[in-house]
Amino acid sequence: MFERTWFGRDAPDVAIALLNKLLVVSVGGVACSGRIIETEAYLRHDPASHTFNGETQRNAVMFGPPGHLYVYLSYGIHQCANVVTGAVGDGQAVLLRAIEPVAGLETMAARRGRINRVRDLGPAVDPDLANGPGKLCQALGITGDDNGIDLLDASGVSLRDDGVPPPAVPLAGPRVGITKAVEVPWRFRVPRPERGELPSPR
DNA sequence: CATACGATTGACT
DNA sequence: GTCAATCGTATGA
Repeated sequence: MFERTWFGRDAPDVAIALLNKLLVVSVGGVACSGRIIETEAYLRHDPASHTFNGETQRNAVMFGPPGHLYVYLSYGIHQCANVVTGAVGDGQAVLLRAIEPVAGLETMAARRGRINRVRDLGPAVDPDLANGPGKLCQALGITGDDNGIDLLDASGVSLRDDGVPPPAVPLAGPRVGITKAVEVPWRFRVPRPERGELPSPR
């Protein structure tokens, strides 16, 4: 469904192309999935990127072949998942920032410690289940052990295209939580008009 | 060896 | 709105 070359483009292109794709994680025969609705692009000579100062042990996966998963520990607490893009040696990736849960909602709620919330509201409408890079990894069960895995293998974490195209005009804006290159508009979202998000960049 | 700093989140005022 | 938690990584002595 996805080929290696699909990930070989520059991170901002892949970041947009990944919108509305399904992220599927199978662990122990249980599959959880969600639709990717928010991403961020990080390039090699990008002051906000982990690869800005060259290759290290931590960011080595980002310099490897595209289509692999780069997972890092954020603030000593949270895991964040990225898709490696570009050519070997480029040092680029797309941070997966938010998904809309699709399958395995009970499992995700349990991992997030939000079972009570789900019991009260129903599993489909907990807004805080996976609306952030750390929450997404916790909900799907992605950990540092998944760092470097190939998304094209049938190895736990994979992507699926169920026919929903990326938005014609994604919502673009500054990336979140960074202190350098704060004005670069490489954060992309699926617009949700019902929430007042109009499909136009700032 | 020492230390400063996060591509975040959740709890609290 | 503010702020602490928590630890791997990078950097410099």
